[in-house]
Amino acid sequence: MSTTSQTMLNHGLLEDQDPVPPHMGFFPFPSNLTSLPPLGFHQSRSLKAFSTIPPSLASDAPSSNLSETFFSSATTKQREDITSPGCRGSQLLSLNRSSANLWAWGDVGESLTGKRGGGDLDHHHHHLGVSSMKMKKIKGRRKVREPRFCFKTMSDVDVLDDGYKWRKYGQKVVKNTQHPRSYYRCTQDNCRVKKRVERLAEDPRMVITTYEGRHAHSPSHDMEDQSQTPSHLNNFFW
DNA sequence: CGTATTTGACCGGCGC
DNA sequence: GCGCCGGTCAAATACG
Repeated sequence: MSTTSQTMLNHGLLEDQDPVPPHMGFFPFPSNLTSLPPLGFHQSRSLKAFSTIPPSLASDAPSSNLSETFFSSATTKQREDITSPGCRGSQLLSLNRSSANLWAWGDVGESLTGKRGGGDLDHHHHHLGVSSMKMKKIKGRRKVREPRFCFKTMSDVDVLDDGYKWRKYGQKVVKNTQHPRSYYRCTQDNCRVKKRVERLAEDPRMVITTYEGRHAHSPSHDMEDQSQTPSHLNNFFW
């Protein structure tokens, strides 16, 4: 798996000013993929990539050919950009550094709703696939978006085992793609975390997984040694 | 028989 | 205002 690190370096993913040891990523990544970093982390570092593949992914999905994995916080639009032809890993990161990334925190909510007003965010100005219906509204005005987190993985399997239980609630064929997008929701009640899975249009071997929201619980996977999960990491932010 | 998935309907945002 | 589109619902179906 160390090859992943190398791959990302080659893609220029680990540039930037962050003094983070390249061998361990930007923060202690838990053993599950659905976990999302605290917002503060994102805001201060504006995302990026991890040089390690979560153990559960590497071990629990033996059939997946994990040769290339990127992590990011991303908007739907960004993800679409990733999907667009010619967009490679390096561009993925640059997108994450762009202002569009703010959307993940909801800061952009207003400029999104008032599309025209948000000018600077609208470089590419095509629709943002807002997960419309269930966006939370504060005081009936502000729409707050759950933090999103997406990554691209080369894998034979669509749904990567990340330690959580998911129930599929929808599937949609999106325009200009041949592969359907699947929608999943965390089965834990009171947990509203969602994820969606699709394959890259021009490279069906690549899987794009996007998580939305943060789990308010530990992975409910049947891993009997839950002890490996540091409690200070998982129960609040993750 | 309880639970998960499938799949078309439906909904709301957005572009025109 | 209408139609397209992505996201979700939910009844029917499959699955164990």
